[in-house]
Amino acid sequence: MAEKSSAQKNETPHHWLMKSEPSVYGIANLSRDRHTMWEGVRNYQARNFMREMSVGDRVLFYHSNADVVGVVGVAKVRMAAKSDPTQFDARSEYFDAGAKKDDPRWSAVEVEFESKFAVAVTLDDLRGDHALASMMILRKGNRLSVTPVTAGEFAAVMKLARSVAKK
DNA sequence: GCCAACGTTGGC
DNA sequence: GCCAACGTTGGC
Repeated sequence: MAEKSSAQKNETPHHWLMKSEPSVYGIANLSRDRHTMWEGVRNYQARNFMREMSVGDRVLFYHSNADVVGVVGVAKVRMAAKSDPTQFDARSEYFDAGAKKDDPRWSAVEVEFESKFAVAVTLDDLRGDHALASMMILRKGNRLSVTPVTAGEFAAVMKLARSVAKK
């Protein structure tokens, strides 16, 4: 019998944060497409986090290199990590000549749109919340595009989203 | 556009 | 295995 995934083992779902540049693929794109393959991650730590994702895990969608930098909505993991096809596509900017078909180097998950915040939770908002003091994205020098978020951090960001919407 | 803080590469 | 050089990320 195949090994059960963590979701099937009834573990508490995990939470994540994924960065994207809105000029490349933003929350508006995901809202329109409804779901997308998260291709092109070429960092081993970020890849390993994606491999830990289970279907149903919720994801904070973060805009980097943007006019408004911060969390702009929520996505959900629709399909667990599988081989990222772009690593074998010579025409793709993500092509990796060193990747082997029988042992893919890079993975991708599929995410689906859940919601777009009425008002973005900005980086300043995040920094101003003590509940987020140890959030990975706020650590100096952190550049990972995929990071785990604790359940408490996730809830704190959702609370911030409600409070900034009321201002 | 600047630049600090990374991660990766490759010579040794 | 070390580490300088290089490329990239991402806030500002």
